[in-house]
Amino acid sequence: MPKQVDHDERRRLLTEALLRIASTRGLKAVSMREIAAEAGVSLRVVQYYFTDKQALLDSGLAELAARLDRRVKQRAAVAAEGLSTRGVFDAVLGAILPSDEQSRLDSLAWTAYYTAALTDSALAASGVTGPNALEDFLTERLRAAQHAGDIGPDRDPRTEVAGLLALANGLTSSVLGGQRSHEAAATILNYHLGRLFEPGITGSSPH
Amino acid sequence: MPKQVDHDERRRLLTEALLRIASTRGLKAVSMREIAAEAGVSLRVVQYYFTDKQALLDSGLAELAARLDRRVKQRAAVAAEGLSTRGVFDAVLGAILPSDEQSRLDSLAWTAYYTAALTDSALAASGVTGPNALEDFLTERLRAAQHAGDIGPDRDPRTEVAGLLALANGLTSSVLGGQRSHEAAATILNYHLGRLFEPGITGSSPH
DNA sequence: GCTTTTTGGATACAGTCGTATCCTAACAGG
DNA sequence: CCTGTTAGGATACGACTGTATCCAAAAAGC
Repeated sequence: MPKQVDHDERRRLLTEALLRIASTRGLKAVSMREIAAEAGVSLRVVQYYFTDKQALLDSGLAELAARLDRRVKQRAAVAAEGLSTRGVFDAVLGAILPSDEQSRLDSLAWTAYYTAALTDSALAASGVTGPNALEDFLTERLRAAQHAGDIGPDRDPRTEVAGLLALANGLTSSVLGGQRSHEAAATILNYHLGRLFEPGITGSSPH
Repeated sequence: MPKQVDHDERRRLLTEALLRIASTRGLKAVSMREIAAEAGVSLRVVQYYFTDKQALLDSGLAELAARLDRRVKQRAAVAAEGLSTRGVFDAVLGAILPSDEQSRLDSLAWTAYYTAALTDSALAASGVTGPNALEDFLTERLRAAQHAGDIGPDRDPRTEVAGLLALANGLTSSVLGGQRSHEAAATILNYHLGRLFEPGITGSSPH
């Protein structure tokens, strides 16, 4: 075989170029030629390593999903296994909000993909809008916490988790839109987590 | 003057055709020719009543904002002025969630616009991502309710409202994505509203 | 009835898009 | 050294984009 080229490496390079464009100029700005220019290669190279534009978009989505998953797991693993349920929720939900520039860019790209999938069946088939595995995981964790008495018995774990995830997504959207800073969003999120995990404070507290 | 044509009526027709395309096939499917076809007129007519494509998009956004505003106000006015604060929150936040087919289509179009504005400066200038007047209104209402003792003194009205609006937006997103039905979303929303307005239930309730 | 202005049909233009094709360097195996 | 495969440069095709232009019906004012 001549030339020895690492195909996976090449594809990774092109995929990252795609995500850079998608997150800064939107999915509508993503074209084969733009990707080539961003990656510093010729159009033919992009065609050579990806059969389709759709294959390219799929690759971008897969990379994005991998990044977000990595971020959540990394955050959740910062403190060891002995993490409290509150700690897990802090970490996981906190990882959803865009904090640094990179996670902001990734969230932008993710939003672009999600929105595109709402009206594009080809993207929708890629599972962007699929069920959230995180929701099940957090619900189980919260149920356990409820048995342990860490949260009130009148709470509904599934509803609480669904609400918290929707809240995190809504906050993310507002951060991306510039209506709120990351810090403001984190404050709101922590406020609600605090209410969930410290039900004693609620209502008529003796003073 | 010849022919007597109502320009505003014509523009409304074209704007609605635009929104129909945007909500079903996405903003990327919106082209001058597609709008013409959807409205049943020729390309020239579209050009005649709108100088630009940008003007067309601006008009679509304005119409969309007007519709959502109308929906919120209509819902809020269903019960008369004697509405409780809880009733106002139910109505206003409930109006955000896509309930029937039309509001679902409008939410889709709105999401498309919002996402486009995140990476398109021309759209961003149209104020899609501007500050939310609803937030201030609801915050004031909630503050008053707090003074009246309808919600706990330990609640922070601004944070609560910000959280509720973010929650409604996040829930809307999940409904559009098909992860949740409208009813499920409404249930989650009401659950949280119930917690806010009935703090007595929280924690150790006597039984 | 003629003119003038509005309304819109038909067509063209310069770009950009995804994709396909042709062809040539570059290098491994014989 | 020669051959055959791989990696990529150059170019082209047809479709579609927003915009511009040209011109013809239609009707109001004179």
